[in-house]
Amino acid sequence: MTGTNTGPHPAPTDSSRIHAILGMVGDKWSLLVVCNLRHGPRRFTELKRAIDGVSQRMLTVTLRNLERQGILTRTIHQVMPPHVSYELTPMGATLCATALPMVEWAFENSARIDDARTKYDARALKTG
Amino acid sequence: MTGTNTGPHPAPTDSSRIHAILGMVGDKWSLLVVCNLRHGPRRFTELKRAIDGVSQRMLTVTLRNLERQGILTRTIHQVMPPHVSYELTPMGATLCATALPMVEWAFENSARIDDARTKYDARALKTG
DNA sequence: CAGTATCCTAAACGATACTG
DNA sequence: CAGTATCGTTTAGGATACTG
Repeated sequence: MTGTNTGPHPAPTDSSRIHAILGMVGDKWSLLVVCNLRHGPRRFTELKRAIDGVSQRMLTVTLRNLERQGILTRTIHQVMPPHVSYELTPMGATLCATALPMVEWAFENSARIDDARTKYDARALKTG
Repeated sequence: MTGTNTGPHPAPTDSSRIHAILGMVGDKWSLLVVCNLRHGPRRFTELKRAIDGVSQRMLTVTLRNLERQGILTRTIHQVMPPHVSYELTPMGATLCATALPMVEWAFENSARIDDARTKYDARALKTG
């Protein structure tokens, strides 16, 4: 993983670095945005519609953040009516490739997780 | 992705569901914990040492949460001195398999991201 | 060793209103 | 259309002290 750490587990310093990066690009809205750009550029309103539940503010914040980290580009088209499109950079495309399996995992396992949580809570009630 | 959605993008309802699941198991500490259990069971203090920067409280909270979602099991060993070990469930192992590439991506791209951020901020200063 | 409990601050987030 | 600005609430999370 590190290129220098040959042991079975990451060295301590790796964790803080990884943690920082995951904090920048690995939050839930960011992964959903990145996955929604996998087929090419999309406009603000398209993303807003596609990512159900995201507020206008959070979508703006997330897009600015991803642009800042070099994950996507923002292009203003001076046509009538004017509009803005977002597109993955090459680095963003590689993130998309690794993020998609995670998103698919989340979808495929949602029922199993709901189930586990219900059981855990029921057991916690009895135990106290 | 959904099994029923054949379009190029996920249906609106998928997003909220995926968002919820990612919020439960996809946060940064959770992914690091899961990855640190990939070679088998580990004890609380081992994880604390391995995941540099995590507070005792956050590690406890994260572990309880992952146990609740059925990602890992918690086992109390009544030996002297007594200790507790954590181990991935089969579902946890599949999460680990999809999370590892993301964590590796984060590590491999940290320099590139730092770079992009620096450039963005420099440009933002000039533009205002 | 492996936690729990409490306090407290900073960040995330939603709602709403306004704009080029 | 694609935002920005402001406000108020909720949540995350660190520090610290204590425990079976």
